[in-house]
Order: sequence, then structure tokens, then C-alpha cells
Amino acid sequence: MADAEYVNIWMRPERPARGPKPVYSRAQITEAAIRIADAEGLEAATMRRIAAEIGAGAMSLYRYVPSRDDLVELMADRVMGEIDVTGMPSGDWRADLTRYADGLRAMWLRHPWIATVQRSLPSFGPHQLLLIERLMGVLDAFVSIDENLGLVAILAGYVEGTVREEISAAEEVRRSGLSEAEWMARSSPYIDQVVKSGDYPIFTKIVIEARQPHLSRDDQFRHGLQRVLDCVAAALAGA
Amino acid sequence: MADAEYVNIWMRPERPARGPKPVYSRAQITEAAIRIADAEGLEAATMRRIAAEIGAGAMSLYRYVPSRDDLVELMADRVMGEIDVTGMPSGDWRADLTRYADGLRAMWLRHPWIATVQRSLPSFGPHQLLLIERLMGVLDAFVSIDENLGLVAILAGYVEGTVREEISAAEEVRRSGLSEAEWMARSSPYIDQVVKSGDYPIFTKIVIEARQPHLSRDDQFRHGLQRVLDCVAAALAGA
DNA sequence: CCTCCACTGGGTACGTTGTACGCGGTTGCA
DNA sequence: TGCAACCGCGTACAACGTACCCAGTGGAGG
Repeated sequence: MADAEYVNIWMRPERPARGPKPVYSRAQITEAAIRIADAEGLEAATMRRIAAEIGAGAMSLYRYVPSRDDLVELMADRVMGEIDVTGMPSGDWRADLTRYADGLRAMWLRHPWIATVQRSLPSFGPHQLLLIERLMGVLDAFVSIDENLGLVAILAGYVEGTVREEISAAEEVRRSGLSEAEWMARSSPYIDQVVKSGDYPIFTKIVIEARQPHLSRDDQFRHGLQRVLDCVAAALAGA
Repeated sequence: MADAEYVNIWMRPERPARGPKPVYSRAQITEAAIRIADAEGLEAATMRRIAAEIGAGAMSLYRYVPSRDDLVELMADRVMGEIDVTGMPSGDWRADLTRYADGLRAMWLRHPWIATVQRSLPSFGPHQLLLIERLMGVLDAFVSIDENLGLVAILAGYVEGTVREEISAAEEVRRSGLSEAEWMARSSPYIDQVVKSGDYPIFTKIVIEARQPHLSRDDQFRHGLQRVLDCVAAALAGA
């Protein structure tokens, strides 16, 4: 029981004191893994593949990262850092929350594999800590911590829910390996069958709506976001 | 190009015409897989393990299910069916949405592995179709399809977001294989270190809040849900 | 009635995964 | 000048999903 076994990645120092200079780095490995996951999905980012990407042997990665799960944690925190929250809170909470929501959505669209990570524990990496600090700071002056957590949950839930939907079709196409046209041709028979059965009138309305040109994704998102922010405003006024 | 290769599980018939009576069934296999996943996590529900659970050989499962991914789809749709939406819409939209939210949350708590599924495509199994039909029916008379989808996204996003948080700690404990007390002892040093650094005052407030006894999870959930429903009410009034 | 073959359960085997272990070389401190 | 701590990485292994093949089985056509 002398030396602690680290439970948490963030407590494990990257570099020890003595010995030869490491050739690679956690950041470099994480970057390579993200690059692969962006292009071919998280399941393509295997240890061997990542190692090959940076020109290392497979087992070399384990000098930098305790396990693949931990590496995924590093990846997740790394992309969290892409969300720009500098200067928050600015005093204009509506602008701040809008900027956060846009940034979160853009990040998810850049890194769709994030949807499949969402592991149980939040893990509180440095980027995520900063994000929490700034984001929760936006409403901190107006409401209690409990209330704040609830409102942020609604906001984040909305963004993640809608962006998941945006991602889904594209990811399914990529997974199947088919072209988009082929995939559409393959999957529509089932939808058609459901629609033709006549048992699902509302679902049918959704399908029809989805198949004709409508508002751009961005506009749809913005519209729903305004609803959520109105909800926040109501909560602030009530408090 | 004569016979179609099915893209979708739901288009593939379970039983062919001739030959000996199958000993097992899709439902039985799905049930066993859910049982294992509930107790030991989705990653424990391997094909061999599931087969052993029902007393079959590993490869026998493939007579019923084309692949493990498809089986997971079956599992997901099966647990969707646990959400009781009979008699919706009842005319009282607030009661309906509350019942749905409670049911969804309870289902997630029973089957925490659902958080790690959330695959890209919704897949539209029979239970999910029914759920969509009933749930979207609740607000169908009051708002447009677009508006309805947006409001439901907010609701579902809130439920999934908060329940994910509820699940996370428990799942992490299970994954680590440690007892809860051991796990707390292992992970708190990191949190303490973050708090003691003094760089994260708001995060510190969250930790303090979380560590003292507070409202029950249920009450917290209900409270936030009321906020979301108020938001829906505002949208209905504005339309 | 027999014959046929589409079906059954399941054993064996292969490719791929994460990663434990150990090697020989390199570096900073005593 | 050692020596212990570190490096990159080759080998090896267990567990995974699943392709392939087999011997049996039972309903349909004669």
C-alpha cells in the first residue's frame, strides 16, 4: 500500500524525472487519435493504428497512456478545449450561453465520435474544468448552484440531443461504407413500409416534413435555442 | 441483384418457413442479453456469454440475429417498450409529458448501458415507433411538426442529460470493480486537489453542494422537469 | 410411404483487438 | 564509473466477433 495506484489520468504525471528523452508525447498521441477518429470513427482509432500514424511501435504508446480508455478520456478533454469560453461571463448571459451552445454544437459536428464516448463519469479534465467554471459563472450571480446546474443541464441537453440527430444519418452512412445515394436507397424501403402501413400518422408527418426542403439546420438550431433561453429567462425572473 | 440484402433488422423475418423448429427465439436472446447488460454492463454481454446464459452454443445466436450490433438494436428497442405511453394523448399534455419523462428516466436507471448505446441512427424499431407516435401526439394538436420536434428534443435532452449524471458515478464504481467506499477514497484526492488549487471557485461550490445532503434525486429531477414544462407552456402560449 | 433439402444447433478456426512482459539500449545522478 | 530509472518496441496471449462447415431434422412433393 506504499505507492498510490492512480485512478485518474489527470493525477498521473506525463514525464518522470530521469531516463532518456521521450520521443513522443501525450499531446501528439491524442492529436493523432483524434485525427483518425474524425476521419474514420472512434473504432478505427486502435492502439496499433494510432502508433502507426505517428511512426511508433504499438506498445510505445503505453509509456504515455495507461490504457486506451484513458486515451479516449484525453481525447474528449482535448476537444472540450476547442469550445471558446474566454471572457465569460461577459455580463450578457444570453450572448454567453448562445456562444457556448454554438461552440458546443460546432465541436460535436467536427468530432462526431464524441457522441459514442459520453462515458459515464465526466472525469473533470483541465479543459472541462475550465469550461464548467466559465459556463456556470454566467448564471452564478443570479441563481443558486442547484438552479444553475438544472438550467445548464437543460441547455446542454438540448444541444446534445439535437446535434446527435444531425450526426446520426451521416455517421450511419460512413459506418455502412456505402455512398449516400446507395444508403438512402437501402434504408428507405423500411421507412416506406412503415409509412404505408398507415398505423403511424404522426411519424408519417415527420417523414414528409423531413423529406422536403426546410429551414437550414443552423436556423432550426438557433430557433430551438431561443426557446431554451426564454426558459432560462423565465427562471431568472421567477427567482 | 436479385434478392435484397437487408439493411435493417426490422425488415428481416425472424422465422423462415421450412425446417426443424428453432429451439430459441429473438426475444429470448434479447432478454438474456439485457439481463447480463443490466448486471455487468453492455461489454459483458458478449455473444458467447449470452449463448451460455440460455444454454446454447455461441454460433447458434447467428441463426436468429445477423450481428451483435443488430442485437444491441433489438435490446434498445425492447427497453423502449418499457416506457408506458398507453392512453396518450390523454388531453392533459402536462400529465402526459410528465409520465413520459418519469418513464424514460426510470427505464434508463434500470438499464444504464443504454447511455453507451445511443448509436447514431435511431433505427425506428416497433417500440420506438409507437413511442414517437404517442409522444408526438401529445402536442400535435397545438403546434407544428417542427415546433413539436423541437420541444420534444428539449424534454428528452433534459431527461437524458440529468439521468446520465445520475448513472455516471454508479457505473464508474461498477467498472472499476472496487467497492463504493474504496472508489470514493481513490477518486476524491483528485477532486480535493482541484478544489485546493483555488483556481476553480465555482466548481468548488458545486463540490461542496454535492457533498452535503440535499434534495433527493427524484425531487431534483421533478423540479427541473417543471422548468422544462413551463418552457413548453410558454411555447404553446406564444403559438 | 419415401425422398429431398431447407433448415437446425454448434464445433472449429481466423483475424483483430487491448495489453502484460521482457529485452537491449540510453540517460542522469551518486 | 557505475547503476537505477527510463526509453522504444517485439513477442505473446486471452478474448472478441464471426465465417465456414458439419451432421442431424422434419415438413413438402411425389
